[in-house]
Amino acid sequence: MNVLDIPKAYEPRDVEEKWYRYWEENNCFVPDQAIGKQEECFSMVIPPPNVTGSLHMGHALNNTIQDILARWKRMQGISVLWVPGTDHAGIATQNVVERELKKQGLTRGDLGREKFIERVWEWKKQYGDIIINQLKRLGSSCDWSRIRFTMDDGLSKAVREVFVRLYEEGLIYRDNYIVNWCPRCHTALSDIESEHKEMSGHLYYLRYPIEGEGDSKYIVVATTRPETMLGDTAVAVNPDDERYQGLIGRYVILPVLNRRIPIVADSFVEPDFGTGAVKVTPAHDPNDFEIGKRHNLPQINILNPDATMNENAGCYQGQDRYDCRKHLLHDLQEQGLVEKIEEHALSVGHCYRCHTIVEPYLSPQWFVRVKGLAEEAIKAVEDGRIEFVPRSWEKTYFEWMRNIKDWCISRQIWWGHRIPVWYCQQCGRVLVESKDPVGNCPNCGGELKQDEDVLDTWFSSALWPFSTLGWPDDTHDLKRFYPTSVLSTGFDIIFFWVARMIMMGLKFQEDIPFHKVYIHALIRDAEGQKMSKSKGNVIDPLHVIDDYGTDALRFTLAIMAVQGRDILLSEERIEGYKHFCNKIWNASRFILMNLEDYDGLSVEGCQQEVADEWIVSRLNQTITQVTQGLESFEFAGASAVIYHFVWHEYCDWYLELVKPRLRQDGATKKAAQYLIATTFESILKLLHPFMPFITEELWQRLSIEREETTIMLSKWPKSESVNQKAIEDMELVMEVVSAIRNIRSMMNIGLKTNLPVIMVKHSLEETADVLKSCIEYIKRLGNIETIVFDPEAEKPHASAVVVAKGMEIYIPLEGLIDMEKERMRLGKQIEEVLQGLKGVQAKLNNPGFVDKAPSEVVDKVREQGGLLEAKKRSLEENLRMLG
RNA sequence: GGGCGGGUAGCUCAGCGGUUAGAGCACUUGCUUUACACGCAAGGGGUCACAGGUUCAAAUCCUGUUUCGCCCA
Repeated sequence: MNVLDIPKAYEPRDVEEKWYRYWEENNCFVPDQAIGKQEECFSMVIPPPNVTGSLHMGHALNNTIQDILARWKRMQGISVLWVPGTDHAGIATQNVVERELKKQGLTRGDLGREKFIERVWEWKKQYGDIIINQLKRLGSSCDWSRIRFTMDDGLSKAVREVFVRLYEEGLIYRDNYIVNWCPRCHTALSDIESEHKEMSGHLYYLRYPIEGEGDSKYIVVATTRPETMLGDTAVAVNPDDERYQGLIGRYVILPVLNRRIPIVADSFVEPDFGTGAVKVTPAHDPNDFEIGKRHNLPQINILNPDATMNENAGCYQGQDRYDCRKHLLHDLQEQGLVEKIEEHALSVGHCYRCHTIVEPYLSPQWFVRVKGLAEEAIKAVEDGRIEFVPRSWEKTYFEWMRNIKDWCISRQIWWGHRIPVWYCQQCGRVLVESKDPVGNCPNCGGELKQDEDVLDTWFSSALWPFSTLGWPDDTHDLKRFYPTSVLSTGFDIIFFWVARMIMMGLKFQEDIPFHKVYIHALIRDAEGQKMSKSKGNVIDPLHVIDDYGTDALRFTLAIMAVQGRDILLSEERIEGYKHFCNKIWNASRFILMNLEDYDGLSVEGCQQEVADEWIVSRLNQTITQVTQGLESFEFAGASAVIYHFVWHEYCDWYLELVKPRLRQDGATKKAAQYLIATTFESILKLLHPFMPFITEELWQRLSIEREETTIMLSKWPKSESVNQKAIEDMELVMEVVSAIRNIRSMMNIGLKTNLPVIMVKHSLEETADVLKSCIEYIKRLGNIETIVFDPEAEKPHASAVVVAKGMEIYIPLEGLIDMEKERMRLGKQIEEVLQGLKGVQAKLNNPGFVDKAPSEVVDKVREQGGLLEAKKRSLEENLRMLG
């Protein structure tokens, strides 16, 4: 392909598709593909997205981060395994399929369990890959040959194995307990699946007549959920509350139902809340449940699974919980049993899947006894075997783990891993088996029936780091890649997922599941709002990819991925980094144009100029900084460093400086070609983890000697020597050139206008030598014909002056100069120098500074002071000469 | 009520003990300079929320205040 056929702007679409296909077809994502591979391993498991999901910005960020790590490690010659997969997402998926059915006027009940599950599988087959393809568009270098699904056979086997073993060790048990019940999903939820939201409600003061006192005497209880009174089995007061001393042990008559219930004393009751007397509803409140147990109170369930009132609710049977509340209050008011109603703020649990208000509900459920598991998991983080990045999340983790309660793992839905427990219908024997029992009860020959419930989705997710590697089979992958190296995820699932993986990993592998947990930031919109479909403020990563390209999106996410702060994403920012892609594209276009007659061979020991030494040194520094940044998960720092180097040093200065040599012939040209080719290749490699597509495309076009066939598997650049002198020299040159350009700009002398001569009056031969060695650079970038060096030079009249490092550079501008502007310019510079000098003098006049600060710091300040002083004198002298 | 994080240029954010505090976008001026107008060059813009303190030295560390956000109860 002719270089001139290269489009003037980067067009991501075709490039992305082409190279992703190439990588997949050539198995580049599979471990051990690199030339000269090492034994060292780096492994990650993807946080499995829900099969119901489509890619959102959180996924885009998290997978960009993981892919940066994977690609970077792979280029270091390490064996990288990144295991992908999806999560069956029990409740969420069931809800989606139920919604589909509803469109056809059907419910899951109409289909029956078996047919319904078939429908979900069909749905999964049809839509479950959407997000996988979206991950591919993002460039994710997962090993797709190892893709897993939480409900596939292997993982289901792992789930059963874990359940059975935990049960046999007494760590899983079944109990009748108050759980969070979602009346819409018809299932129990674990504590963390109930999200508390502050709501404004009411506190109702109800009068319960005291038995044997007629209608005149009553005890007043306060409640936020008056309808639960139908399930009351006691009234409780604090044993030390003097107001109620005479009533403890007596009875009240529960209004409406006329049930006789006792007044009990329990120290849990806070005398300050409401009236100091509370109603006790053991079947519908976790605290009341405990009180009920202590006082042997009956538990009366008044709700159906859909939160309508059941047969225990008397005349309210069949009403919805809130209708019942309304009617009941009306009836109580008519009987004069409502003392007062106050405004009251309360925190109410909502289902994390459908946002319906959950109801505390007494039901038989399966639980994991987690205290002991949690203790081990705490230790693993305390002793540093697992490290959170940023560290501050460890505190959150400890806080939760130390107050952990047993984990309710049974769900009354159909989509999920069925609980591997069978009950004999005849003798009641309970069988807990990793394989479905064949035939009838081994005890009495009675019919066996499997538990109806399925497991919490997070139960299978907790096993993800080892179940995906083949456990419970003793696989090669498990030996080689467990524990995994890094887990990257959002802080919102530290409890749901991270903590549980740690517990299960330690329990079943006797080892941590990962060494490091990288907690990434939350993405919000430009106004700081959480992105949500209902707010309509989502930025769809796929639209962004269509509009700006994957690499621009990835680079934006990387450069904004700072620890400890949310990401406020705006499209303008992404557009800015699309321009960066374009800049790289065009730099490459220039380089390729100039490499057309290059044989691709190395030119060892070629003649190097200051600019070459400088750019190579700066490249080496950049390599070090990027590598260190990635090692410490500082994606923002690493990407910012490359951005600045590529654009503002390599393109702005180096490519401009190298141009004249590329127009020459012979060895000079060849040396220049070799340098731009090799430096640019290193740049592409440094950029590759962040921008995989454009870098592959350009790397492939670059004709250079190498054995690898893809940049993905090429070697990560190594930092070599840094020539500090070259860096300092070039800094001086750049300063002088910028100053000359500044004068041109001020005097409206365009760069096209050639300046015949400038004169350098220098006091130091060394400084002059630097400029002499770079004389062509200054002539070219300043468009100057001749530069004269003369220690005795006198300033020609009508000239502007540049003062730098003990030199005065005179620019004769006869007929071009505006004296007034020159005066202003010098005045402004003097002001700047004075400002700097003020700071320096303040330090040097401070005896404490000179005595106590490290001597190199003091020396540096002294040196700087000297330079500023000299500069000030020169500038003032020149200003005076202008008259 | 308890805990955590933030407040730096018009906007979005870096920097987190030692040169005159940086970037992107936006703004001003001048440029069709054979890589790039998705560009080049030059420039304007900041009492680093406030008040104390530690230190030779504070945007950076500590304390308090204020304000915004998140998590837990």
